Amino acid sequence: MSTLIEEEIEVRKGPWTTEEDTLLTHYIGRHGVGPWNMLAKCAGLKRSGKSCRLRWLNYLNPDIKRGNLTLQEQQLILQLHSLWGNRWSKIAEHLPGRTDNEIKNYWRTRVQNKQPSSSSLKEMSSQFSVPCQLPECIVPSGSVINISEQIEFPQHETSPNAYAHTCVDNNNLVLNGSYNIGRSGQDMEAFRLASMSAVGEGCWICNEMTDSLWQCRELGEMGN
DNA sequence: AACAGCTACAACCGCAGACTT
DNA sequence: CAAGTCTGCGGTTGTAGCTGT
Repeated sequence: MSTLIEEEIEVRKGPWTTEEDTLLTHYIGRHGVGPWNMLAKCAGLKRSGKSCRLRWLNYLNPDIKRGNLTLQEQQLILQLHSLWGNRWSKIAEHLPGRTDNEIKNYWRTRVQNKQPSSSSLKEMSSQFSVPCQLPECIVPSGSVINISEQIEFPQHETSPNAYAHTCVDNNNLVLNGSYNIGRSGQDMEAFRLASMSAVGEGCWICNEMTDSLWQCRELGEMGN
């Protein structure tokens, strides 16, 4: 018999053992996922419900895809991050078999460290007014990811002549010249009109931003 | 071979919102 | 309606393994 305090002390932390993994997997296999705190106790695990949930969702769940992210997945992450920022769980919804933790780790280790911070990107986008054209990148032809069909966002048709380039402003993304997608449709439209009035129709961005746009060209070449 | 630095990933923490009592 | 609990999310940290010197 143990007191509450003793039980709290007994809560294990740190890396999971294979025995713990087995216990959790077998329990969920028999009973399914339920209230995690109760599940942890019933499964005989000296872990918090939170820890069990994380272990299952990020590691033990058989639906999880193993191995490196594919090029398309990487591109999708970049695009979705442009749309939503650090809303990893939302991004993960559009990458079946990938977890928010995995995407978050990918972003922090392989994308964020190789580019200026998003805030500096924002600063750059507001500071530089001399435009140059953004090379077509991020979504190579033939690997179009039709985000606009998957995600509910305010949509604004652009003129038929809009370029099929992709560019980033300080919170938003223009995809394929067909839709303006962003957290704020009005903001996006304002940005688009402002940029178009300044430099003509299309998407434009400064050299420095081009260089820093997540090595998107390199990313594109990886798939070739 | 030994060490340092780097990278990738698993796991924890704190917080906020939803839900229950 | 308030308090307590649970759940999920995003940020952060710890560490094992890899690579370069």
